Amino acid sequence: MSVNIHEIARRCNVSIATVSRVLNNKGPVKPSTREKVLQVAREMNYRPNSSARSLSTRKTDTIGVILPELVDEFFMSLIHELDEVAHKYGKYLLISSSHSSRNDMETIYEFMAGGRVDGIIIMAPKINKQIQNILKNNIRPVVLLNCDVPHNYAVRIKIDNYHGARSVTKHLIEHGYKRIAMVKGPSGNQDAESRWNGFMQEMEANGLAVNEKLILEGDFTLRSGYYAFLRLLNMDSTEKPEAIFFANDMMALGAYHAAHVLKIKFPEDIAVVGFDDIFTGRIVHPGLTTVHMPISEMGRKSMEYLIKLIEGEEELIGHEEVLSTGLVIRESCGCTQNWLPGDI
Amino acid sequence: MSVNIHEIARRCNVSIATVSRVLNNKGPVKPSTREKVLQVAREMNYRPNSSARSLSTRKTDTIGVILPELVDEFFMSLIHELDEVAHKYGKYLLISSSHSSRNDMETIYEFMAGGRVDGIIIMAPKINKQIQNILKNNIRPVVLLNCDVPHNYAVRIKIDNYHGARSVTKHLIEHGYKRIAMVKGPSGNQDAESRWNGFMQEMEANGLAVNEKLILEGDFTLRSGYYAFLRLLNMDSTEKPEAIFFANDMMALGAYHAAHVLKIKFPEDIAVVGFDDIFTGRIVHPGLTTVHMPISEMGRKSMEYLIKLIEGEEELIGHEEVLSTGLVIRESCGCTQNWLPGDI
DNA sequence: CTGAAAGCGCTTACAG
DNA sequence: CTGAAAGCGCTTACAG
Repeated sequence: MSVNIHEIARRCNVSIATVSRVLNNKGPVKPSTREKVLQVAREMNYRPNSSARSLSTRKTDTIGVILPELVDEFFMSLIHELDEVAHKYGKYLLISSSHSSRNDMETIYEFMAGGRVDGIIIMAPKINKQIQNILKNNIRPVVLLNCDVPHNYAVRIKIDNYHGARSVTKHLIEHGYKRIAMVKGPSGNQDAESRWNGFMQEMEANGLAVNEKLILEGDFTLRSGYYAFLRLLNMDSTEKPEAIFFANDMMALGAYHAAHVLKIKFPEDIAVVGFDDIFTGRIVHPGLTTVHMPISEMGRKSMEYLIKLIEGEEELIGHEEVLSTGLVIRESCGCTQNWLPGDI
Repeated sequence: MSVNIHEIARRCNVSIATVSRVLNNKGPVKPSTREKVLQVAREMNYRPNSSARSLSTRKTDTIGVILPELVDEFFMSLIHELDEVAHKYGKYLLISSSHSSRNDMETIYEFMAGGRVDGIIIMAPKINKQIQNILKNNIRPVVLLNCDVPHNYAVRIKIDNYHGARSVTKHLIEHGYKRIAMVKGPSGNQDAESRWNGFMQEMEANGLAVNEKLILEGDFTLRSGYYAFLRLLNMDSTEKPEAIFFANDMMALGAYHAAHVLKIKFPEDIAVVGFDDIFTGRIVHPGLTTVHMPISEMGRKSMEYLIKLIEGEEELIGHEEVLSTGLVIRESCGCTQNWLPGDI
């Protein structure tokens, strides 16, 4: 249908080889014929067919992105950043999330073995043996996000949940709270485990005992935070926590919801902190003290590393990088308001 | 590098034509050779090369998605839904947002003329003549989202901002408010204009005069809502509005921010409503009354239409569909709490 | 500086 | 039911 290289060649009275050479700026071409070809191509709105080119060069200029889900600010920010960087390097993004029906493996295989992409960025809850085999046996490079698998075949980027959790726990301790509760994330979840470890070790490092009753498990949802909060509030006053560390902001927001119903005030009645630094935590009152996730940085670095790998920097393979988190102090922890009107 | 059809053919002692036939379930093949081929293909983990296949069939099984930006719940929900439906039909998603450096036209052209996709879903603030020409002159089908251009070459799906605005305005009027202010979105913006029209017409239909001073223009950001709110509050009591309709939730949330600083209570001191139904509006206290955008529906329908177009249902071309919005009543308008503890 | 030709990995009439 | 061959639109040694 659309114009191809033969048509250009015909109109310019040259061979397709010559046309290809000028279009790709490769090999010597007489300036005058170069001009001619360029002009005709422009006039005809010529665009090389990407399939044909890929078939021949084995390059697609496409990056595969596989994410566990496509909900939340988290993934939107990540995609946003991936898109920015990809665009900067002239790459396109083939995005997919894990689905119940078509599992990750299928998608990964289609992307990799089907030759749809030049490389792949994966964030998957579980990278099983089968997937690892696919990744290992494919020449196309891989960047793994927040994954906890052997990775001598891939670049791996992680977020430092552990130290983030320690720092926010430390912050609570510095406020003088001693009975600190934690609402954990779901067991088995990578992020949840690290945050939990960080909390425990910081408590221990400060000689604070952790009352087992003050450790609840949630599932990262608003709802589970809401109920965990209710349970904690119902303890008798000798045990009731002075502060609660929710393993993510969403659960902390569940507590906000309950607090409104019960007329409980943060931080006067009880202090709460979260983890993730989602937008809503900035807006609620009082502002939610939390830990910032370096999502943009994760997006940027993963894309940059992948592109370098694609360009052949093999010495990067096996590289691991841990991105640090940052404490975001607002008011729910007991600090006084640290923003001015207008500072929004 | 990876195994190809020749290798399969060689091992099965058949021609590549036969292999191709069984792989595509096309043409007659003796059951026993079919079995053999299938087995060998499985053993070798064979996967057809997508570029080669596309080059030959002119199909990519890929859908191009071009969005104005990749931030906000709005786009995340949209992408989420597109991904769901695409996956259901075995399609892949090539996603790009508008960029300053590479404009939409470039991307669209690369997707369409470069043969990277079978069809395209576009949501772009401005579809200029040049882009329209590209779309019109390409055989590949197009679905336009919330666009206001002639579209006899594309399916177009819009959201009914106008009636959404009327219904939320009506709701305020039914509460007995007479001096109702509106903080508009940026002029020139499609959604902003429709919402503004809806507001004006509903006011008029109820015989309510609109004081020009009560009409402010924002730019859909938190910040602009914050300042608009401050300005409205500073009016003298004879003019000061009893209720404010913010053209989107984000601006309404700016008002929440200011309200906390100034110790102003919604809806006791002043009622506020928004538009969009973003997550944060559910969490803040009091809950923000707003208008729900049928984003998932938009995503689902646009993908389904596009796939039908790709499959050749030409009679759909030119079809336009307007999706209705829905009033979401919470408490910021003056209604009493309509959710129970635990109902989150 | 340029062109003829092979090849990338597939699909698909066509002939048998 | 099967295979040889052409073709999809490019790139790239190779020869001139």
